[in-house]
Parts: sequence; C-alpha cells; structure tokens
Amino acid sequence: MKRILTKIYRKLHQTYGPRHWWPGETSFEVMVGAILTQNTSWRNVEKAIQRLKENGALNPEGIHRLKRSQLAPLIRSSGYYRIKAGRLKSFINFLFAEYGGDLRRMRRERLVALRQELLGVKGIGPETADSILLYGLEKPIFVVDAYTKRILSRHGMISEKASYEEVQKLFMDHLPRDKKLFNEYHALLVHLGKMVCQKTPRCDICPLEGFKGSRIQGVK
DNA sequence: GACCAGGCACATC
DNA sequence: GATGTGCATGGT
Repeated sequence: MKRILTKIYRKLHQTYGPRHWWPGETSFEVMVGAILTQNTSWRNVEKAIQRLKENGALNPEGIHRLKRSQLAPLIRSSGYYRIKAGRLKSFINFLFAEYGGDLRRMRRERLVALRQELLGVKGIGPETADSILLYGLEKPIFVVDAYTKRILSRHGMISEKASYEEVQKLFMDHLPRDKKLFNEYHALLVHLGKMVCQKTPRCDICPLEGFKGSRIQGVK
C-alpha cells in the first residue's frame, strides 16, 4: 500500500510539478477560502475574496464587525452566499470566543483537539476543517475531497462510497506524517482531478493509467 | 439550457 | 448508518 501511494505521488509530481498550494496571501485568507470554496469553483471564490479585500474585511476583525446581512453581498459570487455568510460568521465567532481572534494562539492548539473544535462549528465539516488545519495552520493532516475519492475509486482502489475518515486514514496510515507531503499530494490530486478526472473523465491523458486495479485491501 | 464546481446541515427512514 | 434535499453563482 505504501508503495502504491508513493508511486502515485511520484508520478503526479513528475508529471505536473509542485503546485504551490494554497493560493492565499495569509492564513486567514486561506481559511476564508476554505469555507467559500465548498462545492464551488475556485474562480468564483477568488472574486469574493477580492471583494472582501477591497472592503477591508479580509481579516478577523473585519468580518467580526460586519452583520451577516452586510457580509452576504460581498461574497455573492461564491454561491450559497447567505449560507456561507452565516458559516463565516460562526467561524469568526468561534475564533474570538476561543482564541481572542488571534490565529497564532489558535495555531498553538494541539491538532486533534483543534480538529474536534472546528468540527463543532456550524458550517465546518471534515474537509473544511482539514483544509484550515493543513493549509491555514500548517498542521500535518491529509485533506480528502471529491477529486481524491473519485480518482481512487476510478482506479479501483477504494469503493465509490468509502467514507471521508476511511480515505483519510488510508493516506495517513501509509505515508509519513509530513505536512509538506500532505499539502503537495492533495494539491496534485486536485490538479489531476481538474485536468483529467472530472465527472466525464479523459482517461486518454491520465498519467495514472498503469495503476488500475490495484484495489486496496480492507477498504470497502 | 443543461451540467458542473476543492460541502454541509438537516430531515427522514 | 444510509439516503435525499436545499443552498446559488458563474463558466463551459
């Protein structure tokens, strides 16, 4: 198993090169992006980030002082904007309640405890929590997303309906706990997903063609 | 105009 | 625990 996951990584890295993720200037920007990009293309999120920036709201205090109804129109382009305005607010409320709005303090919290806390925030599920932890706070945790599952299941390595935790455990049990590796690996999977492994796949240009059928034991 | 995009909460069985 | 539904914009 270690071998397959390592080979896939090498192949992707060799094909696409380093991805330099996450595209954000600050940790906070990354965290906001993680919430806004839920089931949404990054292109639409970028516009929303830009609007927040222009309105001086791309920092904890900035969002803290806006009402949900004032925040919503600024992030309109990211879709589900009323829902997401509430999610951003609940995250910021958590940030102030637990860490006084200070990301450095938040970063000092232990990974497992912080993950649990984040999952308790309304609007933050496993992928968003892990994106915040890995890309925002540089904690060593593997992020699973729709592309990750699709790529692995298309190649017969996991079931289509393997759970989030199941897939995450697969990577974390078989790879060194290295935040830079986790960062790059997930970024490469998303890139592969965008380039070739969409809902209608382009297997003719898939660099993982040779990996088909390497089903991983113990994962339904 | 249909389909899709780096999810999540909530209702229901 | 599994399955279905609402949430919404913008690109192809």
